[in-house]
Amino acid sequence: MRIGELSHRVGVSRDAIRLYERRGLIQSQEGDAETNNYRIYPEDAVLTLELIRDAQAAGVTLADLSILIGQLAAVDGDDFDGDAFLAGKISEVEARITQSQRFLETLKTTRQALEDAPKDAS
Amino acid sequence: MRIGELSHRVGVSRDAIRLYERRGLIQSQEGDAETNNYRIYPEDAVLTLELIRDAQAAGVTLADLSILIGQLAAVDGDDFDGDAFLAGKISEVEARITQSQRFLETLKTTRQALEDAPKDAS
DNA sequence: GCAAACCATGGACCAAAGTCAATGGTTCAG
DNA sequence: CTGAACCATTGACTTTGGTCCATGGTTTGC
Repeated sequence: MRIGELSHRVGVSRDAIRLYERRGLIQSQEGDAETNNYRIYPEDAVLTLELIRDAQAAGVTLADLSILIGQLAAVDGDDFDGDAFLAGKISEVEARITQSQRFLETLKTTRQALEDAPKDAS
Repeated sequence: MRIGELSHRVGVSRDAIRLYERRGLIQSQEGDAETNNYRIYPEDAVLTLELIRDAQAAGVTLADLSILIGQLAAVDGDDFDGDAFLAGKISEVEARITQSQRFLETLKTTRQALEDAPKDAS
């Protein structure tokens, strides 16, 4: 599919998609005379973009993500000795989730407190 | 306490602390002749900095955080009608945790797959 | 009394992740 | 055949969250 459709389906801007591609996170067939010089993205680019979105929510940078995506793809390919990297990221993401949950509790407690003390309670 | 001790106790750089203060996230007594022109930070700045750390892990910006910290502080003070803001942030953080957990699963699955397929399995 | 270790302020600089604008090519509707 | 709607590439610009540097004032150890 072309970039417009991809962008529309995933809800990611064309510019962001192009950025990810330059950073090696997704691939596309380069356009030739046939396709009007328009790049063609494979169906699974949709999944990759969704993965990127989740990863970013988890605080992973694009640079790290490009390494990780390599590992995801290499799952049954080369022997890849980068398992330490993967383990490291898992720890980081777990830590971030813990912190996020702690913060979430604070927010909820606050909301509760605000509700219990209706406005104008002086 | 002075900024050096605070920085050391929480593990946040002095520069970052000063930045947070300029953004209104923490307060300090301005230094006078008495204190050698050194700012004095209250004990609870430690807690605030830890809160900031968690909030950032949860993907909350400093700008939003300064609003939220206002609410936390106002819990039993003014009537504050910004509850919608708080509710919005709660949703955002929940969404981000969900995404992070999804991504974490992907990472763990990958690790497992790499383990199951020991290197050199061609 | 002088270097080392603190502190303050201000401004320059940086990386990450995008967005925006300029320029130029294609195609389709009316 | 013209404008609207796509597409590509390049480079400038923006926001966030810092760090680094320069300059200058205190105070404590030796």
